[in-house]
Amino acid sequence: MAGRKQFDVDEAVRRAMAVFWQRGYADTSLDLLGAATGLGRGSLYGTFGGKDSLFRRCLDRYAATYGDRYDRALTSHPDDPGRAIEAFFDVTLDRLADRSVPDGCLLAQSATQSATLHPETRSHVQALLADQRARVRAALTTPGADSRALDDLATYVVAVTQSLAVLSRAGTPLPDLRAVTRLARTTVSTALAQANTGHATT
Amino acid sequence: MAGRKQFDVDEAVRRAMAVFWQRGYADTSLDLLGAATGLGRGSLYGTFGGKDSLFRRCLDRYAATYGDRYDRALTSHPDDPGRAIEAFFDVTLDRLADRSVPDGCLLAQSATQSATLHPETRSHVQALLADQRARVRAALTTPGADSRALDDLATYVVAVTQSLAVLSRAGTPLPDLRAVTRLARTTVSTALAQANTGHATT
DNA sequence: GCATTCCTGGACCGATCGGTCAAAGTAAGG
DNA sequence: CCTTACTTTGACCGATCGGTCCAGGAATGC
Repeated sequence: MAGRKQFDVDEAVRRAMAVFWQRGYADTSLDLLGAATGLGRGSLYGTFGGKDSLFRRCLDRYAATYGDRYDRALTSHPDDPGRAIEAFFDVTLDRLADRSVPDGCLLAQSATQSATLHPETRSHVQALLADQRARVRAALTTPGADSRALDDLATYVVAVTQSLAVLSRAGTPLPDLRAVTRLARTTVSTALAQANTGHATT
Repeated sequence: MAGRKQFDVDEAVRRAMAVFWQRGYADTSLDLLGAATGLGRGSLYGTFGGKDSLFRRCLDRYAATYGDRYDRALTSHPDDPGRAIEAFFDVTLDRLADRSVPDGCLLAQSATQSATLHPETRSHVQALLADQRARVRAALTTPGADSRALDDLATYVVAVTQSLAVLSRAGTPLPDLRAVTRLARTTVSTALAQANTGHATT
């Protein structure tokens, strides 16, 4: 039962992430994490160094997994920010529809609970959300458009994304969430058009 | 030190609500509630009947307090849904700017944590959010407008509201949140115009 | 094949959790 | 003024929390 590592670390992180995602940091005990990963406390502590450290690793794993998907979506239409944002929203909708992962969003979950997280972890969550906003902002960038308007628009897109996770957790059916993204898409398109014509020159 | 009740129950609920609001259900201990209200465990338990029961009472208090403000905002412009929604968003922005109450939103906080709440409490949270949506929906109602479009629009407005709380908790500065509501307002106005002209007759 | 290294499982730690209860004491009713 | 009814305080309960530690055992390096 020992010698060299007997389990797949990546798989353990993935399972631990699902528990944190489902229950939040405070409501996830080491016993629960042990049951989910099949690991004893010794292995958990030896490999990850404690609950908080494991949690941050799960945050990174989450950000990497879905960050990649968001990136692919945003870059799928390099010359059409409107379509890029549509694909961006679809990534979130697909995840919310995916029964194999918990409902909601680990980052939204963590952000609302950030008041009780360790300061270091709280900063981490904020940084990951800032990354997401930066990604969207980059995809919106179009030469000649008003920079400030695009900043606001990126915040708006991230806001709508977060709202989907909250509403999904509150029992809002997926079609209703899809309707929200449809409305948000028209906002983005309209604002993009305004940002291009309203200010600066081409 | 005894005889008849020595404290203001309403004030106690208000203080307990602030703690739940700030920390969430799981991270709020009875000791913390006792310190915030100045009450011993016996008084807390005797008056409110336990943590869960007190929490639900705080939820109701929260919904009543801000529900009233939302109502006033929505009815302040009975003939102009666009302005009504603007006032609606302002209620949330004002609350997020209010340093005398915790950041975020108790309902958003509870919704994201609903997976670990008692089923009864979870339903309660969902019902309160449904109430909010119904309020918005009623304010949007205009004769002749497409009903389905207004339903979706109401969901959208509630979604944006929830997103403000999440982003605020994540450290997004208030001006950025204000920009989000500006964008959302244009969406509402545009959609309202479409709902009125695109379908049905006046 | 032996010594070393390191992982594993589970017992154990003090702290804290939500909840209970009885003793103490005050205010109202007669 | 005395009985009754009620609140309050704080000790106490078993359960569970995150974290520590050690004995046991398997795999590697020589």
